[in-house]
This record gives sequence, structure tokens and C-alpha cells, in this order.
Amino acid sequence: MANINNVAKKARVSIATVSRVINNKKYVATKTREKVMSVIEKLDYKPLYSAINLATKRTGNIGFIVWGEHFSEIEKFYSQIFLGMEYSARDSDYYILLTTVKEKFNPKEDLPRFLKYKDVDGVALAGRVPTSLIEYLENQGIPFILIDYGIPDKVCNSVVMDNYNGAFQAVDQIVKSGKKNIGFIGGSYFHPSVKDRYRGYKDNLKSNGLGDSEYFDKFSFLKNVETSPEIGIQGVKHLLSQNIGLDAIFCCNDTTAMGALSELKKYNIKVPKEVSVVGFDDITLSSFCTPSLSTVRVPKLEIGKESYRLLTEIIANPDSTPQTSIIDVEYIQRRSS
Amino acid sequence: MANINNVAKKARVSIATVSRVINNKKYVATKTREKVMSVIEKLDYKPLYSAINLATKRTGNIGFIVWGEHFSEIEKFYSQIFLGMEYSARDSDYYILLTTVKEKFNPKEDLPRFLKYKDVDGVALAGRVPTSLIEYLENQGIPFILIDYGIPDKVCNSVVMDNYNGAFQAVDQIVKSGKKNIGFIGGSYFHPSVKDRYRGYKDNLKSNGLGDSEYFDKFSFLKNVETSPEIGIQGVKHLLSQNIGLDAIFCCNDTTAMGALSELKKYNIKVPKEVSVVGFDDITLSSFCTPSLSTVRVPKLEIGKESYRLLTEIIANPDSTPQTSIIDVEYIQRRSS
DNA sequence: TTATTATATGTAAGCGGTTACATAACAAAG
DNA sequence: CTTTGTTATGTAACCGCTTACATATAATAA
Repeated sequence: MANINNVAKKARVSIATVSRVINNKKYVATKTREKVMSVIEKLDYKPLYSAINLATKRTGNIGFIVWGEHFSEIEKFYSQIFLGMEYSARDSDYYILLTTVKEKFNPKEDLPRFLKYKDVDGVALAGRVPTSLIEYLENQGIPFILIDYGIPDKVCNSVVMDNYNGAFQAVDQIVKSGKKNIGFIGGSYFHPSVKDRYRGYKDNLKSNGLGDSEYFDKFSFLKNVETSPEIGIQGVKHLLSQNIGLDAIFCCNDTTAMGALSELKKYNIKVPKEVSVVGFDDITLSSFCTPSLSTVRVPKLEIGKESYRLLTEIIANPDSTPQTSIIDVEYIQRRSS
Repeated sequence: MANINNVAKKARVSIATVSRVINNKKYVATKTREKVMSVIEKLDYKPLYSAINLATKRTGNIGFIVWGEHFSEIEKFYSQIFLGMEYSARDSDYYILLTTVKEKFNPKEDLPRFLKYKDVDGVALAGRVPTSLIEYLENQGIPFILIDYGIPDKVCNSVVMDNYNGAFQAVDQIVKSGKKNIGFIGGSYFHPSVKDRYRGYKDNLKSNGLGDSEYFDKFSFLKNVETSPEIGIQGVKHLLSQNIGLDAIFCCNDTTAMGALSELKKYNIKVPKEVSVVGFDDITLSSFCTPSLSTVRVPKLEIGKESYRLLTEIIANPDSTPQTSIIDVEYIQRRSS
């Protein structure tokens, strides 16, 4: 394995010059540069990461932390976001280290190794993460961004999708299709995404002259637990038992909608004729289930790429004021509505 | 940030001694060791990875490569295996670097960065991967293992699940339930897992006196494309159109089975009464769909952990003869059979 | 012409660890 | 009391790179 000394010797220059060539620095004569390049090529020389990192005191790593339950969920939501970051990172100088944290998180014991050893230049936190973890990062001064999450009363660098408008548009489509009694099924309502989707749902109905607080009381099923098909099942059971002439359901996400669909089937209720169903996220399964699910597509890879951009920007410029990137979403019409 | 010099000075010893303490080496007096330990504690000293790596010439990284399409699939199969490796790695000295490769893989252009820069001590390849990639690793002498894959006529270190016996047992259960006309639906039959499952299916039927080559011709639907719900849909269509009194289907995996279930529903065929369906893998969705899917559970986390064990063993001992770890699977009875 | 500035290259000191080797201390053996 | 062997500790070179600084050369200005 060739090193910088071999290259320098063979090119008859000093290692400083080789270093300048590698890093595309000024003050290298064109001829010298070409000479060095050709030797690098010939020897198949690649600089050693650990040596660079030691010398520059950057780690070249970015941490990606996601709550274990989220990563194991049916939907590949966060895995796709991770992949989006990975796509960006591989074209640059970073590795992305993925790890999960537990719900019951204790910064003393459960700290990801790359944090304990300060072996990352920055961290991306995907989805809901323990508050104590965020506090730890702030105290340690490690740059971080939140993806698809937010903390009340705290401004952080973050990347989110346009939950409010996505929901607003989706509900608008439902209304336009002639439905009047539109339910909402949602889990983990403390989650800002779910909150914003609920807000979009309500605001649209209000603007269409359909909803008031009594309406929302009747037509909302909210549970403060992690979203799952189970929530959808419970939601359908509840809404139907109310006898309120339910003719459509907007679910806080596709996973929940899957449960709702299966439960409606049990009651032999025709979708979308009797009750139409719309989800949010556009997970892979949504186009495969029957009937295929109308939903709001969230561009996961794009979120990942934007996250990478933002995080590296913050790493390079740690004292900039916090920014929030909002990623556009798109309503997808399928068979369930 | 404290370094080894700070610790040495404060503990009134040399850095060599501190290094010995960190690495639990012999020849340190108990008193000295305690002293150094307490200083390390006090200064919250953590050794710097890049320095260790530079000095020891190991990278501390393990590469995890999976084909992009696989990682993006509905099923979280390989993500879970990755996670299993991650669980093991975080308790030791390795980071796992995940990356995907394209179908059309060109070693000159598409080489993962950690390979190009020789920045891993070993690599785990999950699922089907380009042959050219494997050849590259062999030529470069980079230790690697195959997970859930194998190459004809080549013995590699690998971790696989017991596909043959899993299929054998599953089909045995179907037969015991009284079914006689049992179809097989499978995609990508070049994949050794699918092959072995098909072999298990056939061998069981033979041993139960049910199948001969004519039977298998009639009851098999094999397509040489990546498995997907679509394959299941096509398979059901095909098998039903044959008018062969189909009363059960064994699918090469759950994803395929999902498609089969949805298609059977379209025909209003009762599952499991008229046709029972059994899958393989036990993806999360399998317990949520209706009817819930009988399947063969593959312990994904365990596969990941075993992969880690095997790979690190090979890294430590590169010239050992290739081994194959076979992970036990378990039949899970649910509603679809 | 000489002073000044921009460009080009080299020298050597780190970065924070590991480790071969030298040496010191001490106990057991002769 | 020396000799020998074991244990304990220190010294300094080295891993492969970056970079501040010194120096040399070429181009431009005075």
C-alpha cells in the first residue's frame, strides 16, 4: 500500500507538495501537479482516512440516530431517509454511522459509541428521540439537526415535510369528491408531524365550512401511542360505533390507514364508495394493498439529501442561526378515495 | 478534550503506561493502574479513534453492502440483519458502514468509498450482490462474508438460514392439515434461498407421497425476477387458470404471499378454507394482514449477530477455511392456513 | 537596476496514539 | 553478596497525513 512518502519520492517532490495536489490547493505548478497526479495514478495511491482525520482533527463521520422502534417498524420511512443521506455522503467526505437508541434512554449508559468517543462531526436525529439526548448534544456542543421532529418552545435546525399543507390538500380532495363526514385517525399526537396533519385537516374542513369543534370531537380518534395498524383498527371501530354517518377517513399516516382498511373490510364496508380512506407518507405497501391507498407522498430520499446538506452546512458554520427546511409533499390519488 | 499526555502527566506516569492501562496489558502495578484509571475518570478521557487506527493500522470499520433494490423493498429483511450486526458491533470496537450498490455494478466506478480507500477491515455482503464485487474483494484480499446468499461452485464464508428445513416443515404442516394440491410461487429462482425453499417443498411432498415431476410442473409458478407482491398476484392467476384443484400455496417469501392473498381475495376465494397460504421470512406485516399469514420465522437479528461473530473471526484469522453458519428457523402458525 | 510581490516548493513539527527496546526495581536462587 | 529472572516503567521512534514557516524563484513595479 503506497503512502504519501512513496509518491513524493517517485515524483521527486516533497510530501507537502503531494498533499497540496491531493487537496487541490493553490501554489502548485501545472507541470508539478500533473507529474504528481500521474504518480498517484501509477501507484494507485489513496490517502489514509485515519491519518487525515488525526491531522485535521475532524472525524469524517456523521451520526444518524433513530429510535429503535421506528427503525424496526413496518414502514421503511427512516431507512429511506438514511439512504438519502448516504447517497449524498458517498459523493463527499463523510461516512454515516447509523445507530438506534432505546425509548428509555439514559445518557450515562446508552450513549451511542460515536458520541461517547466524540467520533462524529455532527448528528442527524430522525423522528422522535429522547429529549435527554438532545440536551446532551447541546451541552457537548455537537452540531445536530432534527428530521421529521421538533421540540416545543425550542428552535433547532431541522428538516421537516410540509405536513400541514399536505393534510390540507388531501382533505380538500376528499371534500371535493363529495364526502361530508370525514374522520381523523391519529396516534402519538404529541408528535409535531401528527399535530400539523391534524391542524391541516381541521383548517381545511373549516375553510370548506364543514367542521366546528363539535364536529371535530365526534370525528376525531386520537391516541397517544405510537402509530400502528392497530390504531387504525381501533379508530374505525370507534368512529363506526358513534353512528355519525362516517363517509371518509383521513389517517395520520399510511400504517394507520392499513389498519383502517382491513377493519373496514371486516365490516364489509365498501372503500371508497361508502367510506373513502386517505393516508400520509406513501410507504411502498400503499400502492400494493387493495384497494390501493390514496395518500400524500413524502419524498424520503430528498429529505435525506436535504438533511445532509443542512447538517454539513451547520458543521462548517456552527454559529449560524437555526434553520428549518420544509420539504414539499404531493397528493397521490389512488383507489381508496 | 483530554489526551493521553494530559492523563500521563496528571497521573505522574509515562504515556506508555497509560496506554497499557487502556488496553488492559500486563506489567502494570495494581496501584499504578488504579491511579491511572482514576485520572482517566476524572478527566473524562477517551482515546481518539483515528489515532488508534493510525497507530495500529486497523480501521475499526466493517462494511455492510446490500443491493439498493433490496434495501428499499417493502420488507425490512436486510435492515434488520444490519441492525443485528450493529447491536454486536456497538459493544465492541467496530463501526458498521452501510452502503448500497446498484444492479449494474462496475468495480471501476461504483466501488463503495470504504472499499476504494481500503477503509474497512472486512465486509458483509447481504443478499444478492454483483459477482464482480465479490471478485474484487477476493483480489484485494479483503475478508468478507455472504449473508443469505451463495455462489455456485464457490465456497465462501457465509451465514444462511435453514431454508431447506424451514420449507420442508412448512409444507409438512400444510399436508397435515389435509391439503393435497399445494402450489409453489417463487421469484428469482437463481437465488440460493429460493432454490432451497423450493427443494424443501418438493422433497416434503415427495416424502409424503404427493409430488412427482408432473405435479411440480403443474403446481409451480417460477419467475426469474426479484420477488414482489406482483409475483404472488401473477402466481395465483396462473395457478387458478390451470384448473388443478389448487387448495394451498407455499410462497417463497412473505412479500410474495401478500400479493397472493390480495389476489385470492379478488376471486373471493376463502383463505384458508378453500386455499391456504403460507409464506417465509415473517416480516412485520405478516401478523397484521387479514388473514394473518402463517409463515416461517427467520430470526433476522440473530443472523446479524452471527454474521458479526463470523466476520470478526475471519478478520482476526484470515486464512481459516471457509465456514457456513446455518441459522435455525421456526414455523409460525397463523390464520392463513 | 533594485525593491516588492506573487508563486512555488521544501522543512519540520505536530496530531494522539502504539510498541520495540532500554532500564530500573525487586525477589528468588546460588 | 552476586547472579538471574520477572515485573514495572520510561524513552523515543513511528503510523501517514496537514500545515506553519522558511526559502527560492519568477514576475512586476519603482
